[in-house]
Amino acid sequence: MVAPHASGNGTGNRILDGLDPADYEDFRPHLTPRELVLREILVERGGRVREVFFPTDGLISLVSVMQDGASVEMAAIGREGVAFAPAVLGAGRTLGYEAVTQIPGSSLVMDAGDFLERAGAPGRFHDLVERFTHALFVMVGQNAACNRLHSMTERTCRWLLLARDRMSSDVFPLTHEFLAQMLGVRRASVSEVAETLRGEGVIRYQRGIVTILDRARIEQMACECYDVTVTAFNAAYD
Amino acid sequence: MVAPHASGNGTGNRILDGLDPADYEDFRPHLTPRELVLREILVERGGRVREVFFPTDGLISLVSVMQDGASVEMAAIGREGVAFAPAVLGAGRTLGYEAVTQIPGSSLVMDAGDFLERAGAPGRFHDLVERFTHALFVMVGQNAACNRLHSMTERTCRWLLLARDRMSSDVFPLTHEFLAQMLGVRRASVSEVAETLRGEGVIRYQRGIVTILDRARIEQMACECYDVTVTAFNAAYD
DNA sequence: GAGCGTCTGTCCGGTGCCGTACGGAAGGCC
DNA sequence: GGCCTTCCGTACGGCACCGGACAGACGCTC
Repeated sequence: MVAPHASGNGTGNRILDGLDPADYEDFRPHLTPRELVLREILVERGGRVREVFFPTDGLISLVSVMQDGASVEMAAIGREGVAFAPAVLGAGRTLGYEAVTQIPGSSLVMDAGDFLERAGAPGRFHDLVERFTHALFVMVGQNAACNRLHSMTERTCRWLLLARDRMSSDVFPLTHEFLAQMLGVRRASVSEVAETLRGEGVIRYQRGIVTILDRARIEQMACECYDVTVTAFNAAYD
Repeated sequence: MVAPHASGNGTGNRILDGLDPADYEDFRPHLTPRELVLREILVERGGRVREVFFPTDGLISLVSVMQDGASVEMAAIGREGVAFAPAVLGAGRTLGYEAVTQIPGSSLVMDAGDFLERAGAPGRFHDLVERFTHALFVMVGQNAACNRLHSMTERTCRWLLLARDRMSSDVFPLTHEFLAQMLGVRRASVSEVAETLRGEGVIRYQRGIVTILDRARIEQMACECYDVTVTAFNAAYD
């Protein structure tokens, strides 16, 4: 489970709240609140990245998309991090993946140039961004292995837990179709697993809305990849 | 295909050769040549990273390892990059993955502290490292999707091409067992696919040594993930 | 050149997920 | 209240890959 984050600067985003209040004053004028609208594509595949997002609620998915439209989630970013940091520091484009709002919420947005200026200079912010980036790297790598080695049920549980950890509620919007695109499987496969989970009483489903009923059981049913990912993010902010 | 790299400082590593000769003078005393010995574990899973590696030949694999010993390759790093950059800039540990020499060769090694000092400061080196890191990120993400969506034959071909691109020869050591661990499949599955490829005359096999015979055909048989990865690395150094 | 460890070829039953498809239910809209 | 879109439950044949196993082949060592 993601440890509760310090409420340092009261933004709700773990990176921004990790800054010294004095330093944060320099950031504030460059941060604009923006709603994360469900299933909005923030940057299309290969698109130029003009802004970075510090979620304070909700989830942003990075999704690898193939030419035939098939897709698989690489990683998801919530209030513990920042979306598009490696892209802005790198080629300035997403290259092979798109970013989409997975769970609606809100975020603070910063111009890519302003971000580059601050993340490129030595200091606390630079360190926080680099630490988060490595955790994200671990998450994507674990995901790669998980996709190869673990069953749909295990991966579904892992996904639900990671989503839940970043939300403020046990209830959030999620269609089978969307989850299928994240897991890289058929919609029908998700329906089958979801039905099993519902039968066991660990989740409830209602037309695009999922409710986590028994978090502990879901942890038992998830693969070890969940723990690895959580550990990575905790290590990033120790 | 990875474009031939500038021979700037004559090291054979694309990042180091991308530095201004004047800047490189500062690096030279901190770089120590080191052989990459076949299947040597450079850093174990979760281990502290004390050095970064700039390969000039050979390949370093980052491998996600599960508790039961099952493993899948996250990414491979050759002379186009540097191994452990995100880890050193981040938590200082690998967290969930190990690094192993996949193809023997040589590299230039730099102390993690010396690297941190130089990569943390604004400048050409910082930019090169960040650009490479993003390409690596794209590679891992593409791998995650590939593992879910594509057949063993496609993935085997992709792997062979990426290995070949970083080698100076069409012939290199590779056992079925090792490739199975990289692809996250059974050794027997690799043998079956390898047999098919041999039958088509595109590779030759001889007790742990593979020879690429028909590169063009292998490209046709590989999935699009190969192209995405190559594009990502080229974009990093444009 | 005999012996041994490593590497490879092959086989067989099993299964998890695929591709496809169809019907029904829930809820928004007018 | 009726319609229409979206979402979900289920079914069925098919196949890629699995787990496990065994034997043969190569090449190094002594």
